[in-house]
Amino acid sequence: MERITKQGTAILNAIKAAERPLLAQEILDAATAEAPGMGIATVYRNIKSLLENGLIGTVYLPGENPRYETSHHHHHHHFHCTLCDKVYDIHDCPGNLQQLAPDGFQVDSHELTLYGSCSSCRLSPPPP
Amino acid sequence: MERITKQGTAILNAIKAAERPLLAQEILDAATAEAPGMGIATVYRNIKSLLENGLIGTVYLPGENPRYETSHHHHHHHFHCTLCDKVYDIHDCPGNLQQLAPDGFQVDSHELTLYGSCSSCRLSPPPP
DNA sequence: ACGATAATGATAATTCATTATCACATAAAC
DNA sequence: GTTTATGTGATAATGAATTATCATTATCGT
Repeated sequence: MERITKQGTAILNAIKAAERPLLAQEILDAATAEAPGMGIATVYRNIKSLLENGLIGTVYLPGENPRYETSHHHHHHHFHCTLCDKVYDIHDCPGNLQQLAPDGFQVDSHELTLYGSCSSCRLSPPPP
Repeated sequence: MERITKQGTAILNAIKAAERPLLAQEILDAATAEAPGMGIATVYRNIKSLLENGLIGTVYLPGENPRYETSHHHHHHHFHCTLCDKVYDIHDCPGNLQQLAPDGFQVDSHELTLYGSCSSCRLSPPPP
């Protein structure tokens, strides 16, 4: 990925504009608005390249396919809206959780996912 | 799954004895000790039946295949040892996390995974 | 013990996300 | 503008987990 293409630009723009982690398919949907006709293979090719360059990072949530977001270098968590399935960043953190583990276990890191309804779904729930 | 078979018994015994969530392959490995020669298809068939009967539940961790454990009806979390890849139950919980979400978001539940080294790996680290 | 039929084992098939292929389009170096 | 090689789109192929198939085995009501 050394050349600048409208598809590659649209993909990075879509990820940056979202400000939340997106599935490969969500990236395709968003980037297609800027570069019509593009295919999912192009999304995967560009994701791979952006990951290698460190411009984006992978977000894994329980039981979900990977999502991608612009690289944050600070620790953060995620909120998964159970109504619209969008995932949002949460910048707060419960802090050290060593206390939760049994004696003899050492906690090095943690992942937290909150589930519930996001503010836009609370105002106008999507159709089921 | 209406009949009692030694494979089915071995599978349920293995899941109960583990006291931690197991991958399908881990269930096969453990149950094979009691019922030699059994195949992975039998494990999947029995898992499906045990899930339908509510005897076991599914545990999803970020980026991992599903694990299965005996049904706990209390809220709990998991500790994933990064050295041996075993997953343990954690019975403590940080409590209500509504405070972490932005205004307008409603938190209904949460999933927490702790990562680190378990007590047996701390005593004798496995080979890399 | 017998018979009906459910469960198993071996393996093929399926599913679904991701990656490879290849002809064609298009950046960008000249 | 030409040239050259990279990127794209369409689609086939792959990989890995799970499920289906089917001949055989084994459970359990009789």
